Amino acid sequence: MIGETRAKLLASARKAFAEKGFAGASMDDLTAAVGLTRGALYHHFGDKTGLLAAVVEQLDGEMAARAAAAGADAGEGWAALEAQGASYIEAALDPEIQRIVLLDGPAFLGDPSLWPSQNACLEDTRRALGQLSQSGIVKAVDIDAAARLLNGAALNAALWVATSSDPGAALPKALEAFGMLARGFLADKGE
Amino acid sequence: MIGETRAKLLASARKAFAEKGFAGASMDDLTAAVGLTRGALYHHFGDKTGLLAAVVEQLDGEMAARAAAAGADAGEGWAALEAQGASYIEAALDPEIQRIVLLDGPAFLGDPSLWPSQNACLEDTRRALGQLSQSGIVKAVDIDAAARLLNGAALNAALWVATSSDPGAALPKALEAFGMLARGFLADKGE
DNA sequence: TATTTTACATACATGACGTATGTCAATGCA
DNA sequence: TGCATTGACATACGTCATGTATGTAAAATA
Repeated sequence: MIGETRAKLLASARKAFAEKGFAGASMDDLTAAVGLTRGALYHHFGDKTGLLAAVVEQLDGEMAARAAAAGADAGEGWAALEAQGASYIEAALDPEIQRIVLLDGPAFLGDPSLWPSQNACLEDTRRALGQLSQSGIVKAVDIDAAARLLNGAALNAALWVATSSDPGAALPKALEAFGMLARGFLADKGE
Repeated sequence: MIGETRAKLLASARKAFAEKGFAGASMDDLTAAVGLTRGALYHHFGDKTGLLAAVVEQLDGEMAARAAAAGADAGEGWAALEAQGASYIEAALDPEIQRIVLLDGPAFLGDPSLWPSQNACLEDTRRALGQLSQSGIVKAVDIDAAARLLNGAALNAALWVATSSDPGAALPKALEAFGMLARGFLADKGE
């Protein structure tokens, strides 16, 4: 199958980056783990950051798909936006996502809004907010800014939960606080 | 004066980390820039991440001091919290802060809440929120979670402003959006 | 069939980090 | 005063990781 080598490298890199971090992962090791050498890696991804970008894009896509599904389950309007945020928080509890997308990604690829993958999660939040704004459900506010802040809050919620001593207890608290914050954008109080 | 070498290394590292990032900065280069060698660096800071931790602590302290001053200027209560957040956003526009504290810090030192410096900014937000909660100005919510989300939103606001094509125009939008979000914690709508 | 491109492997050059060791001055102590 | 110890660095070395240059076999193409 075409792309098999690429897929193997991607999977191995994903694992290595998650376990040792981007800086700590050796290209020799992660290629050898799937029976290849760095030659294959440079051929397919150009350099080490190119590999990171590909891994990030994959993870980002998975997160966005999950969030979209959660949003659809929640129906229309405001509930969908909150469900999407909650899904984002829960996804970010995955150590792979955390280390690769939330920590190493911004440090080595720069600000997420500038990623080639465009950060699908951010884009979805922006879209959802834009629709709610047009229907007057959320106040007049710069949509780009609002989406960015919401996502930032969600990301930090996840990091907080993950590093807390009792993540199981922390998660509902984080979700509650996130909901309150988000409702700051509501045009009228929807309690 | 005692600590002069340490101060020189700290200043040089701060500059090098800001310009080339933590991973890209060479210890040989940044020590040579102030007429020293890596020997001095290892003697004072243990290893490269120890140096980063020291630089982060310095920057974090400066941010916290600025935010505290801004909060004091704004008086008491809710206004002080918003002023503190705004000050945090503006400070984070500094490329040094952005690269070292917001991007490389979390990637190489781990989650900010676990830093030895304790992240003074986060601690101040927590304290301010705690007082507002006791006086009934903010709703009942987990204070740790709320502080974390607020700070995360502020951080992302700053990153968004910094990477926007027109930061001058973006800053007021970010501040407005941040204010709305924060007011989600208000017990009654304070418009 | 000849040629070009793809898909890797291999070898090499460069540079970075950490550690082990050496030096010299300051300080404590007898 | 003389000696031992510690602090504050510099120097040399080993290891390892990245990137590049080169080689090669298979596949596609003409």
